[in-house]
Amino acid sequence: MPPNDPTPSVRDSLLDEATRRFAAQGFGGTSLQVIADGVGIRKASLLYHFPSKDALRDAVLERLLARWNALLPGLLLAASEGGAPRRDRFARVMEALTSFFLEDADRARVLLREILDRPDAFRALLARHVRPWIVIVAEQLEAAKADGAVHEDADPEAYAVQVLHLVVGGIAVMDATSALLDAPPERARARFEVELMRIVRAAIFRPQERNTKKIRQAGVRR
Amino acid sequence: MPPNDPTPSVRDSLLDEATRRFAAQGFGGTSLQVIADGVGIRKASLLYHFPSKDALRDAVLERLLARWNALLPGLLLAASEGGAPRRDRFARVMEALTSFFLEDADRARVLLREILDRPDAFRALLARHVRPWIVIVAEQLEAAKADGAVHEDADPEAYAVQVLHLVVGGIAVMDATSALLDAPPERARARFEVELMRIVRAAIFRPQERNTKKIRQAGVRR
DNA sequence: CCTACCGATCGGTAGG
DNA sequence: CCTACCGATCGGTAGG
Repeated sequence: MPPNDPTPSVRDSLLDEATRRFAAQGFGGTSLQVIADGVGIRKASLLYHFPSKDALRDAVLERLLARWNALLPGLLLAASEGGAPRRDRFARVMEALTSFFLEDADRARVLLREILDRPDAFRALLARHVRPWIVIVAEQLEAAKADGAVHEDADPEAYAVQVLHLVVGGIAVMDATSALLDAPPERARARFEVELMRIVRAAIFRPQERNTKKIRQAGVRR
Repeated sequence: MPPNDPTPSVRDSLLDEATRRFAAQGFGGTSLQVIADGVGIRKASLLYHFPSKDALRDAVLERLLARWNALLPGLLLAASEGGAPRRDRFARVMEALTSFFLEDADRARVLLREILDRPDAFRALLARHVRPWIVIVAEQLEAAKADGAVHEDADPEAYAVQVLHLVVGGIAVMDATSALLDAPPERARARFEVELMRIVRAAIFRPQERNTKKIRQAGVRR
């Protein structure tokens, strides 16, 4: 799959359009007709590429998860890089996570809707694609309790799940919730991101001592 | 409206059933037929009580927000109770918030779906029913920075919005995400709740001093 | 709250 | 990838 194919296949266009529509109006609220119209083909032609509406949904999810999985090796490396301080490693994983969904908020919306629409079906998918990450992160945080970097009363596994939801769900509904802030949309969004990272960090790491090095003035600016 | 009417009106039954269906399959994924079937009347009869599907949705949301608003006076009182320590007041507000949605997770699901389905329409609603609360909480937290109870680099307004999402969204998808924890469902749910409260607290309040006047360890902030 | 009915649209098929 | 078409279901109306 060349990432920058100048002439995307009809199949890819259909997946793009379906993703947008499913994200915006949901699976039940989207008809095959509007997806076909959006790509400029007949509905019957859509059903040539995907034998049913369910098959189309599966393909949308499959592609989304494939892109997510493509990110994992790099993430795993960043997370377990022995040299870097724990906080930096953690920040790098968090940044990769957030940027994946900020890059295209429809990814977050499709996943969130899937959880709501088919919680049972999604459980299996979560167990396969997400659980391993929860375990790795939780182990690292649990180990970090020993040298006092992490709050002792934290439940690292539950914490990791909450953070995941905070990022994915937060980005999915960001357009609406950022209106709750007394600031223009652009600024609201920025404050949202900064505060998200602050919460995530403050909730797990204990305050750092200042004497050794005077680095770390908070905030992962990019 | 008597709260414990032994024979609920058809109208109420329709609202109950619609809420359940909208929460589970979404507005677009729910037909008037299944709602009518669920209550044991004809679809045409449903349309006698609610002139259109849109009107039914509006009524579902209206009732939900009315119940939410009924909670507010007590909440406001708990939040501004001058005598109690700030942390206790905060905890009381948080508990009222979470218990409202834990009492019936469909409330959280309907709201979350509404944000996804109609972000623009929901913005106005958020501004009216939720913004005032954000402002009050944010003001209290901002003031609390002065006596060192709250992290100075926190953005109280953005924090309050994130917490709101953490609670509402978290409860909406709890069934699916609790499967990510290595524990039986009941236990997973409990850990979820406990860790949620810990995160919310640790993210905003600075660690409490153990003996009254020992303020050294954090050093001079900023 | 019912029976009876409407046009429009739904997901999907036949056949090329 | 198209034209042509299907039965089923959609939200909604008429009239009682």
